[in-house]
Amino acid sequence: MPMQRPGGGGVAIEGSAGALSVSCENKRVFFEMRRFADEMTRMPTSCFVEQPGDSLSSEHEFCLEDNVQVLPQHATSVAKQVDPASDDNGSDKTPSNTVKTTNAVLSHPEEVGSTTAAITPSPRISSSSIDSVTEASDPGHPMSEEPEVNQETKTATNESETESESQTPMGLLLWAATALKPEPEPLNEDQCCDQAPLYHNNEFVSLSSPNRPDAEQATQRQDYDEMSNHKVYVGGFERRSITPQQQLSYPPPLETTIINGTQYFLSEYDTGFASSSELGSSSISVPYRDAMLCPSGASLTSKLNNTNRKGKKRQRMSRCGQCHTCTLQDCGECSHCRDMPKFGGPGKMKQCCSRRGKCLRNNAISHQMSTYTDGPLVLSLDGTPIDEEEHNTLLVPKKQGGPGGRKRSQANTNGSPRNHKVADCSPSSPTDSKPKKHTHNSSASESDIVDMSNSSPFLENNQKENIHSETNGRRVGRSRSPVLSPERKSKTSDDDLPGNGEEEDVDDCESAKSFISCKSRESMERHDEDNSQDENECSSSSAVVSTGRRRKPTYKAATMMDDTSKKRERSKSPKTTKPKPKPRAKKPKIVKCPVPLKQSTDPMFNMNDKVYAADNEILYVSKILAVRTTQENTFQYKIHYLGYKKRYDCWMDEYLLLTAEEAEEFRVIGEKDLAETVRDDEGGDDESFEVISKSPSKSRTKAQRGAGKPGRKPKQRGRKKSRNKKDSDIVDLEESTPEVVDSTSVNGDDLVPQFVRNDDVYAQHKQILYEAKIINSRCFKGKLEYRVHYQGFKKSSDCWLDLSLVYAIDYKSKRLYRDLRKGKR
DNA sequence: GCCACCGGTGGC
DNA sequence: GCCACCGGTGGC
Repeated sequence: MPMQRPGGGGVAIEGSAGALSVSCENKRVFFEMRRFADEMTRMPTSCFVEQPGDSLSSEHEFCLEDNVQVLPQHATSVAKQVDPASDDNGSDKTPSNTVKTTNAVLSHPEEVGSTTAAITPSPRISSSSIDSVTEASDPGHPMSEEPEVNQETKTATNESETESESQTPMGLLLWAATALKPEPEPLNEDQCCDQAPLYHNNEFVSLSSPNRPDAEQATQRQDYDEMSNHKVYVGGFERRSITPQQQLSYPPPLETTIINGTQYFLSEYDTGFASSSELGSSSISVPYRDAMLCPSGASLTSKLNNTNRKGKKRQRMSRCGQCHTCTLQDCGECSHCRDMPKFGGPGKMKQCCSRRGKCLRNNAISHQMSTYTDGPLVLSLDGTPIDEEEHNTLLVPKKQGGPGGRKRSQANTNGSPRNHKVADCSPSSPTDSKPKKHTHNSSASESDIVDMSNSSPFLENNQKENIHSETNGRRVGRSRSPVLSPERKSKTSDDDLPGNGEEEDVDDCESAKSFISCKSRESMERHDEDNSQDENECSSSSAVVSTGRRRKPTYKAATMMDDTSKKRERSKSPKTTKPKPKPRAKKPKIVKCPVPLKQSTDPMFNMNDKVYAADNEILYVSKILAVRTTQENTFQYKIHYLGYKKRYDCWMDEYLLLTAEEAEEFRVIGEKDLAETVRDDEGGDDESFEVISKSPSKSRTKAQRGAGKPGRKPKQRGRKKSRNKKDSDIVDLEESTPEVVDSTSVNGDDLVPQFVRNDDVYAQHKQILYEAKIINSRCFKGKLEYRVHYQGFKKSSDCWLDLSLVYAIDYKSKRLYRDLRKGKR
């Protein structure tokens, strides 16, 4: 197992990493720094001491000695620039960039006479113990922009503390404790740079500072006190200017390192003073290699440090038991449930129900920890109001009386009002019949993903235009056939239609077209409106827009509102058109609590739910990956377009997501509506929606698949006289309009013209598609047929083909064309 | 990248 | 000790 070099770039978060090393009497202490996405916050994730004479590549390469103690008053010198990346055996890939000199102070335990140790940031660099403190930083790191400490004047000065502090870009605070030793006495003021120690063992101080307005509140976040009897608390901080709001959102000290049974907690401070510290004598001189003995299959560093490969501590989070997902019952049908012993499974997988997914609160915390933005925390409680106190103690489940860890599954006989939808859409659909397979891959609906793979949700322009063509701002759309497949017809029962039975979501929308338009318009307007209100606000869902793959909505004003729209108006959330949401807003908001204090609604969808994501009037089958809330108490969902690559994943507002029922309703009504429109010859301003289903063959008739080119609508409708009525209702194109084959008059709904003369199509012949051209059409025995000319073949090969054998050339048929010729199908 | 599986944790 | 299941790994 290769050893991970302290200070290496392996812990890089968001593409950057840093390292800081402190040399102390021939021993160098490495602090592995993790940089958060905001490029401002950095947190040490590991601390190692290099033994004198040890080779960096030896097994004793990095160990942490208990003798190393660092106290400010013993600090000596500072800041010899050392670039870890260029060290011997430097496996570190951290770019060796600007190396900032840093003031720090260290001392030996003998000098301190206790088990405490601290490396503190202090401008009072004295000279004896510390040799150098080095930081390797990225060029773009904010630290690089801070006032330089004159390298020539690294000698510590006890002068103006404030001045020096302001020049101290980086400091460290090391805290150690073991239960084998009594609680250490806090360092006195002399030991702590003339400042009384404020923090003690087991105290979470990452956000606190006596000179911070929010110090008291922040210090409430104390916990993780029960990690073990062997405790070492290591913290580090950067000196920089941050706002109280930023401080509030700083991460708790979740980073830990365990070496030889001693657990190190790492946190970040923004303090300019030292703190009490302790270093247990029983700690630490264990080479990494010993970690190989760890029984788990986790990585070496993971097992040794209880961290993952990125240096992040494995902080197991238990279910809150209160959020929406936690209150759901096991479906008993998903693969995870079937594996559970209580459902008769072998218990190998040991996973929670797929339908329930992860705890929303834990997700929120994880999300916050990973990104650490100034934006809202991701908290979603199942209708449980989150008061400020609870929020502040959110990360402190035990001590602060928080909800605590995992609760046993709570019965939820009532279930969510949307449970039925969840059940319908969940991967654990009863249709899933494949054992030992994840249901979201095996359910019947999910199996349609394959079809989805034929297209991208973000088509190329020409392809996009094949679907939707816009003329003068009016969306013409592909002509649709009123023909519904039997199953679709069955779903087109009156009960499903607006005004006939269930009208809850389409009361004010007379059609699916208008319905979805309402949704879309509303959402788009929200986007626009929100953009104008605050472009710097939370921008996650804006990924939809910000990806640049979506066209700007052209809607000007909403004209209709339905119940759903009203209901979802609460989902109003800020948007931004920025391509990528910046993890940290430039303008910190003056809000005390960035978390919505009350969550008025439940999330509409659960993890892994199948939803239909509206994108530019096209619905895509998607899966919910994560849920979060916005500052406006609305939910946003990270969705994955099924069948598409992950890079298309994005956050979307709730109102942009439709349930299967809604999508089906839209589709059915939309088709019907459009068909009627076509028959009425008033379809000029149609806004047809296309539901990109995973099973187009089921949801769309072949006539629809073979729909004519978009943007070319029949110019003339109505009954056409057939020149040769005797001869089987042939509709001669010459007799019809010059461009349009019109056979609707012949057989009604089933004969909506799809192609016009000279249309390029694919014509199927013996399981092979050929490029062909429409030359005529007819209604033969009640079926619409086209006479096609195979491109490159003699006229003698021209033939009449059923509509089902004629395909409009689009991305789907192209794929089919290619696949058939390759024998893939 | 998905998924089956596993070690281990934390609550009860 | 049991149970639920988190966090992670490795195979495919």
